[in-house]
Amino acid sequence: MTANLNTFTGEYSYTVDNKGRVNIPAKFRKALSADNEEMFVITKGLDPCIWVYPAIVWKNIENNLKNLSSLSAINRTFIRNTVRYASATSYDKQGRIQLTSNLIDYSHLKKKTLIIGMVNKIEIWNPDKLKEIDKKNIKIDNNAYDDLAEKIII
Amino acid sequence: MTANLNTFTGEYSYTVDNKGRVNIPAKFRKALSADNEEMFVITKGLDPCIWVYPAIVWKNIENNLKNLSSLSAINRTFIRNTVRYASATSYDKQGRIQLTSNLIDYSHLKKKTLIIGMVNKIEIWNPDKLKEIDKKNIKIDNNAYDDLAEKIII
DNA sequence: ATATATTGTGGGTAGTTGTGGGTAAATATC
DNA sequence: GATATTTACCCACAACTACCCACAATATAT
Repeated sequence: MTANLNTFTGEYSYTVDNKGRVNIPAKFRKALSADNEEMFVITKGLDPCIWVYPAIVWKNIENNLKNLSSLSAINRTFIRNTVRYASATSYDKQGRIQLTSNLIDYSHLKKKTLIIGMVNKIEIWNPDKLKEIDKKNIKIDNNAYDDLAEKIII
Repeated sequence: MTANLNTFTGEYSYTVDNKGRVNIPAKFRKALSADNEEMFVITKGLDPCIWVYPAIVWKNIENNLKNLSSLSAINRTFIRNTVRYASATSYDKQGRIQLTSNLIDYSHLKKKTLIIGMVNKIEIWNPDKLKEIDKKNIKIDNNAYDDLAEKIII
């Protein structure tokens, strides 16, 4: 059960099998709207993890990118790093998607994975890697964080 | 009976059964507006307890999160930490919701629970844990209360 | 005071889900 | 062109979950 279509929350533990397949949590599959046609786009995350977008959400991003000027360095970097590694896959009868070895390497995936709903996308992590990042993030600017919290959570 | 829709007050004792289910007090169920479709979103509280939001309150939070760009590392961390432990559940025919083992561990829930109305959300506590926290909080600065008094009239 | 409905708690069962592996088609290699 | 290697699709099965019913206790109505 999910609150919104194409919206993902929660954390799930799964395994990558030796063929490089991971399960998409059943809850996430159910959250997909019909026009996704069971398709996802996987790509490099900005953190060391894999980002998984529902097909229509990704289309939307592509359209936005088309309208962005390439004069901006950030735009160019985002396009280069993110779009470059994007590939579309639909999940098999068991609900798994096939990852590419590129992305598995990039996110240091071994056997165990943590799959995290990130509202409009999904992240696939090596649990140990995420712990590392979490530790670092404890030291992030608390003021910025509190500002966000005040705006978003009432 | 409650004064407002989607507003919760009062304290109730229930048990978590061995399948990890807890009853939502009948009064709270009745306080839910129809557009929630009998759904709640459970997530980690800032105290060691479980927070339970009516679905439409949570939807609002989700929509705010959707507007945060993932190009910012702080945004990513904030989104991750906010939704990571959140999952939507509707209550069953008996009025119970299914908790996740993550949240049960986090809030140290055993068998007995205290369910507390917190105006726009609900808290689920291990009664012993709450006592501990209450003891600590007795010592909070009275000045803090005075600050609040300027914002809220009781 | 008695009957009726609601509520809280427990458990059973059928269907779903996660994980592994197998087989055949497609692609690449020699 | 024959053989090896990868990829896509299929099946199997254990574990789990959602859904259902039962029933005692409490509350509400008559």
